[in-house]
Amino acid sequence: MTTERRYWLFKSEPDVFSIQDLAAEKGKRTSWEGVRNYQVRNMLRDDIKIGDGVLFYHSRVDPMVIAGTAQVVKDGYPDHFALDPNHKYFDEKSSDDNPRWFMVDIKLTQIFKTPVTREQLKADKTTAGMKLLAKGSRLSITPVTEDEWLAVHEIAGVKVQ
DNA sequence: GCCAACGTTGGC
DNA sequence: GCCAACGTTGGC
Repeated sequence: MTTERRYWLFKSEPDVFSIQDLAAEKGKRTSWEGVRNYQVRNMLRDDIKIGDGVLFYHSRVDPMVIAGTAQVVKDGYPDHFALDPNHKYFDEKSSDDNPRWFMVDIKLTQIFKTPVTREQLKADKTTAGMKLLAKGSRLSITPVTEDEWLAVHEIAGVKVQ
């Protein structure tokens, strides 16, 4: 079986969880819980695999940037926060037998010394086509092509890891 | 803070 | 199964 490495962009509001927060986590890794959108759920459950590359994007902040990269360290598994009645991510329609929501674990790869701004992404021929920039795109996770992945690193002035 | 673009919900 | 009302997301 051949496994092709894929690439994704994960959005996070830095007020809620920033790449610096990820760096401060034990082992610099975290679970990515709380996704409550079916399209994104399907990606988490079916498509996002160990070893995949993650662009860590800071949304709803000025400036909006790709702050660094991470990698997937655990494939999709049920989001158990949906089962806890006292948790803000609780969903009464999810159950042990039939989990409705999924999450993956990611681990920090690198924090860009110079984060790549949304403006830079728009200005670059390759990254201008990213799903992130598409009008009306609200998905908190979007697929990224290998070319886009490489271009982001080039703009950031760092080596791919 | 505004609001366009979505996604979800629920009455019919 | 339609669709109006409502809720959420996230760039601006």
